[in-house]
Amino acid sequence: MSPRIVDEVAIAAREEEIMQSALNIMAEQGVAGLTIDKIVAKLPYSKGTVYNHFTCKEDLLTGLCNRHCGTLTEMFQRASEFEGSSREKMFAIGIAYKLHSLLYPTEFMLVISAKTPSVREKSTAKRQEEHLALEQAILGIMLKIISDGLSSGDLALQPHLSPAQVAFSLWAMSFGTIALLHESLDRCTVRSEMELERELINHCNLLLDGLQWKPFTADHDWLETLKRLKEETFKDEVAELTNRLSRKTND
Amino acid sequence: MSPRIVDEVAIAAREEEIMQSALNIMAEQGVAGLTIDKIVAKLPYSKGTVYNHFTCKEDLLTGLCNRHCGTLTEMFQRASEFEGSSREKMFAIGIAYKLHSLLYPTEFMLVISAKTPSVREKSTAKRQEEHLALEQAILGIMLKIISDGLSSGDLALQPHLSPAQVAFSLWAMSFGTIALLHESLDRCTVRSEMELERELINHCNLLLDGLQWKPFTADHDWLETLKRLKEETFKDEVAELTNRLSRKTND
DNA sequence: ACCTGAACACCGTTCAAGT
DNA sequence: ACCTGAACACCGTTCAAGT
Repeated sequence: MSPRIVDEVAIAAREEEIMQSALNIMAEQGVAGLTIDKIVAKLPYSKGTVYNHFTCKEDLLTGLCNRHCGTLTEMFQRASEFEGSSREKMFAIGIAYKLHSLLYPTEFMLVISAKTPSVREKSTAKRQEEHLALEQAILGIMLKIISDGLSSGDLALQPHLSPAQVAFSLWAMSFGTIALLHESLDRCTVRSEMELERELINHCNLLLDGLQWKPFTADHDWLETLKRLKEETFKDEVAELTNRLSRKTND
Repeated sequence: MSPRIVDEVAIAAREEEIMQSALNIMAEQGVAGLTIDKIVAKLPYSKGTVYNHFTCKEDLLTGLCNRHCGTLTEMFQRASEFEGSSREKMFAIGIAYKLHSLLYPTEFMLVISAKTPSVREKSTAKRQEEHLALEQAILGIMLKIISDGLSSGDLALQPHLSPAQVAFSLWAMSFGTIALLHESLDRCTVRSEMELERELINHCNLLLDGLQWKPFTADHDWLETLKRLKEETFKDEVAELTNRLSRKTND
């Protein structure tokens, strides 16, 4: 390993430290409570060093948003590998999105603020392009499932709808549902978590029924699919969430 | 009219001036560009007076969000009075939401930021309650249309869905679609090639088909309904938008 | 070359002084 | 009573000095 590569690794590690510190502060004090001083307070670096990694605060927020998209892509990938019909795989995408937003609530909110023009315009072109590439990867996973549905015959596209439009409809619906119910999530109770799950499943199934993606809601045991997803594909994530909730209850 | 009432009117008028000034600044410089100094720069009032109306900047943002919900309620009310089937009325709600978000883009973004905990927590209890009441009014209009659909037989609720859940599904879907497409309109992404109106109509129809709300997408001329909405119910709003667009093109 | 943190500019909020 | 705007505290960002 050349010194150059060692440096790059060290720099990447420090960038990760900075981002993790920022997330810790936001988890406690919200996005508005984040300051550069607080970020470096618990780190052996100075304010100036943060500005060697990120051109400004907004650039840091976009960086965190991208980091978040990366872990989401990983979970979507696993969802798409679920053993089942193409509609079950798309259903799994919705569940993955929900679990991810519960596991990383601060970061989910960040995606919303990172999309506002005031944040986006100040971010580096490099990080903005990175963000678009990550969005493409996420859409790509969904497009693959749609393609599976078309070739298996479970899905027949209505003439006015393209695969990209189908993917986007599911994304917009999931995003809207999670975003609107998120405000009740900071209480982090079992009840509000169940509410989000129930509504997201409802919305997902309504949209998939509307697309006439088989099997229809009434013709399949979706609770069984949900059970398998929770016990197999997303076992670790569900365990982590259960853990956090019981810790909260004990407080 | 007692002096007391004159005062109240004058105070309300000044509050409106402050809010309008804030909106003008945000339209030019974004939410992040808003400062109290800029708000009063073009008004015959001082910073301190703003703080007699709003306890803090966040309280002002919530106030603007509520003002926005008021005009949305008015447009939803007109949508619900559209001469047509219950499904057409619900379709009209989606169109009203879209037109409203295009007419008041700054304020639409505000709804998103006003829902974030950092803004909400700093706002007055009074304004927060006002916001909840406005949301109830908006949901109430949608519930009335759902009730019409049930009594006319065009809609039969699936056993696991309540009217409130149906209303929420349509709201979440519209919100997600508009939010995701809102800021990417000027960008070259997979998402930006899709026009907001077309996608919202698609999503609306997919969801209504999923709910099995008659007449189905294939059994009705929705472009004809859209035309009537634009030429009758929302004539003024469409004219205003066309006007703005041609002004932009001439620049 | 890279890091540091004092210094600067800016903005939300307050409050003593004015009417 | 209500309004004013100077003053204060805080925070993003810079850059001269240090290593």
